[in-house]
Amino acid sequence: MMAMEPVQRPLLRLAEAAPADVHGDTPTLRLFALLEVIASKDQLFSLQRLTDETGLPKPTLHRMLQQLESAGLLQRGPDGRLYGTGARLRRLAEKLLLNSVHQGAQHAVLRQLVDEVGESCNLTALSGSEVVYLDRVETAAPLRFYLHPGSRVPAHCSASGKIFLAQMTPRQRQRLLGHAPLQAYTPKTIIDLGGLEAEIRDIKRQGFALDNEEFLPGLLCVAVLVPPVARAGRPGLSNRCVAVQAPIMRLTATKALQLLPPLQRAAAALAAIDDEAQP
Amino acid sequence: MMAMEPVQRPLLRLAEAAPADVHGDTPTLRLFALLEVIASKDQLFSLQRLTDETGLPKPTLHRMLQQLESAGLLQRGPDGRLYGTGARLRRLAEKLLLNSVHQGAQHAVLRQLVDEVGESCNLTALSGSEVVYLDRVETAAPLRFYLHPGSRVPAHCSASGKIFLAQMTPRQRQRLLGHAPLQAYTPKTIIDLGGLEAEIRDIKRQGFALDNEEFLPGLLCVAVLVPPVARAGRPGLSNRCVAVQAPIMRLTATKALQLLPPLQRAAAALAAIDDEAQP
DNA sequence: ACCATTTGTTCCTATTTTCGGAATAAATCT
DNA sequence: AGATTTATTCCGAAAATAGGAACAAATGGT
Repeated sequence: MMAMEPVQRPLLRLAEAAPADVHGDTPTLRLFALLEVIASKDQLFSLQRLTDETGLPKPTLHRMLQQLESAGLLQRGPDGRLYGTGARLRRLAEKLLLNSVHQGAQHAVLRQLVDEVGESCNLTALSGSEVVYLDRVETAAPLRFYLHPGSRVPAHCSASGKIFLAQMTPRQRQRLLGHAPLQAYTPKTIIDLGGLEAEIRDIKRQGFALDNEEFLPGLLCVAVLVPPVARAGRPGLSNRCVAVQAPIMRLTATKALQLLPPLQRAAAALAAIDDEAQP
Repeated sequence: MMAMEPVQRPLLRLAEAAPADVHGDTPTLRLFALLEVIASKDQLFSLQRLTDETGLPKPTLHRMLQQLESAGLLQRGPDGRLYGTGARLRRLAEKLLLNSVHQGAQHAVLRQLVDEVGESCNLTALSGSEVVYLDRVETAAPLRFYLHPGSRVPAHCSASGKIFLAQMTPRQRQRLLGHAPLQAYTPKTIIDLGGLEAEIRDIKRQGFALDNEEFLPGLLCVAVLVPPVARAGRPGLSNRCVAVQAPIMRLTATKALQLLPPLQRAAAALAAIDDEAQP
């Protein structure tokens, strides 16, 4: 379940012994992490079981559950001891899914792309010097890298990240990357700023970026930009990428190039969705 | 510093002047109230719009949204200004619905329905442009389609999906389906948007939807909506369906119509279950 | 191009909340 | 009944929130 998590937060995260990671940076987020644990249960659960699974102190957990219960988000079973999801929470979940029309359209494009190319695809954005996975659709193939939405990857060693960097001026790149040395995740990671600049020139010329095992051994990735919305004449930078991602066993660099047309089509479709999102 | 008023916080939630009541008794709960406002939106929204709707001070709201965004629960649109729901939140919502089904009396209603009609039945919800099977009870008949809870089916070629679509405005449907071509799973799949609109008109008039081999050859399915809880006069949309499903060998379209009364009874029973948990 | 207006973001500290160890109560087992 | 496990209450220290006010950025109008 929580077995292999390749890299989630390389820096500023203490190694925790907690069985399930329920450690947000703020009480609120911690509470959502708790809800995620709860949501994965298909049976009523006891306070004790949750403390075991999350590693949180019992009084803390007790308070959280009580709070959620008194708000109608959780509900206690007939015996008064076990907890389950409350009607209010389920209703919230329903409304959420029903109304995420816009995001649903994005997801559909991604799904369509996965159907076409047969490999896992994802939608990413740049946040600081890291790339965030906004959404992801997995291939059906049994061998695959599981990287879930919300996880982060350094910009300098991911296809999406490099293509974001390629949009910037050298100054901006310098400011973003110049402070800490580029970390090497694999032997192929580019850790030399000069080398990265050269790579970026290629990317600009080609219009797509490759990550050939620069972040995870055995993982190859191709990314293209979602064209930016033409907002009042200003060109503007794009902050989203679509990317295909697969084990090198199935996807070599040359084969990856053949996936560019569908990728670009998906990118265009995503841009079209963004266009109509203004209320 | 000074002596405080002994009673500061009313025990009961009082009617507030704020346009939408976002006043929990604790920061956490206030945040859920905010999420409920957000969940009812089918478009991206701006900070300003939310402050208008909730009456919360702008810096406060800004902090909340920022927090949710950095956790991947919300995500910002491509222009970097508008917010929408994030993949992590949608995933949480799905897991929640999926796993909280067995807990309640809902499963029992479904089993009862299967006893009455003699065919496999399921409970579904819309997630994006796909229908998710929340729960399912199989018939005892040896010949059957096995579709387990958690599996997904495109909206445009399933009975449940089409009835969800029928609730939306044409604009919403367009947004949801307009960006990727409708995929044909069988010769009977409706892949033409115009044809789908016509079908949807029929569904609206009749109050139920049929899937006659549009997704899997040989599979017929009838679905009705679980009526939404009539919350303060406002009708509101539903995000749950009950459906019967059988091989055409045993269930023809005409025979399927005879199953509508028990289906509708089950739907009403399911609606009643969630009703009994409100103040 | 300019200024007016609206909208988004940052600052900051008084006020609330949370945190969680230790003690206590209730339930369950032997 | 006594032993053990599980749930709940207490409470001071530590952390997070709240939101007015100032500031910055984007947008609109002329």
